[in-house]
Amino acid sequence: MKQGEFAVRLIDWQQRHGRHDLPWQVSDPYRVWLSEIMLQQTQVASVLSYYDRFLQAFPTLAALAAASQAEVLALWSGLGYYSRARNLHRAAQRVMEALGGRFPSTRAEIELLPGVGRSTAAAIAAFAFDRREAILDGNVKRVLTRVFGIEGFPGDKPVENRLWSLAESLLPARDMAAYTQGLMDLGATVCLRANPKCDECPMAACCVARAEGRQAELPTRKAKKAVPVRQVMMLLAVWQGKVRLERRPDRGIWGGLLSLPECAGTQEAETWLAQQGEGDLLPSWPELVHVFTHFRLVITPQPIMLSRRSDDASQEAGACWLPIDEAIHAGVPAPVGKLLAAWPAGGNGK
DNA sequence: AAAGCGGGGCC
DNA sequence: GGCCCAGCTTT
Repeated sequence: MKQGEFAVRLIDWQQRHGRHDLPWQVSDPYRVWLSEIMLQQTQVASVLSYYDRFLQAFPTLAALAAASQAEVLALWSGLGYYSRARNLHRAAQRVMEALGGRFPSTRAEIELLPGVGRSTAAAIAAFAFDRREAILDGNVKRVLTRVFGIEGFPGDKPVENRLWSLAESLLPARDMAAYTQGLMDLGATVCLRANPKCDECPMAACCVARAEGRQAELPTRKAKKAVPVRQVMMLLAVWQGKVRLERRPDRGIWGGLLSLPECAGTQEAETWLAQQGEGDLLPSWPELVHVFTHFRLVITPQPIMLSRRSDDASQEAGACWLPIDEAIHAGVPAPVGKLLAAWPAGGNGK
């Protein structure tokens, strides 16, 4: 696609098919700013009624600055992400006090306000001050990665930097409001995350993702981070054919189930044995890996043969000693059942 | 239930 | 300056 063609098509499309009745499509920076903050992580449909009510209560930046935080939060109630409201209020007071009530007009200055990052500042600068500044929110990232076939997770620094450069290189010489609104409209109404309406898209003819049928693969999703690994030693302590089980706490994994005693390693196992009585640690068994949705548990099974059990060892709350074949069926977690079944005499060779 | 989201906060 | 989080929604 030729340089400049993207903007020409987008502006033309915005004027024909974009949204034109949104109440914040004005040049008052206070109203633009308020809308951009409300629209962070919140969809247009939800924002509309809040926006009107908020402006009725605080028609100007001065009115907002003069309000109490409680009044501001009351009007934000239901929109969520309340730090946005607190930052908005603080920013209004700062503009009144430090800038004499004049809203800053460059992206760099706007960006200094609390709650305003680079993309939000650029949107305000473009809409309210007609500045040539590029926005790059989630919608725009989706549009750009698809149209230009940009690979890699857009949250990764190198990819994000490339997207910022691209976004800046696409800016038109004028019509910044229509252009910026066009990017937002396209992402929100046509270039949808799932089932994009490519037949309505002004970029369909030049869209890399469309040409390659890869709309579903772009933007590249965040790489699933490696599942965290937890290590635990499980004690298979056997005395007179009975194995030691303990009731797990109600909360957390395997809540309320009977399971084997756990410890961090051999040292602790020695200590545990000394408390329980006398006996020997046998060579530990091979590790057993159990996979949960949110982590991987690596179990080191540590068999212990008790030759003597101290008197108080059976009295502990939640602890019991069960014949191994009973223990297997006592409602233990799956990997524990597996371990018990592997005990040489376990299940009596069945 | 899993991913996505802009900015803030922490290192 | 880079990485992760808090808080909430959408898929």
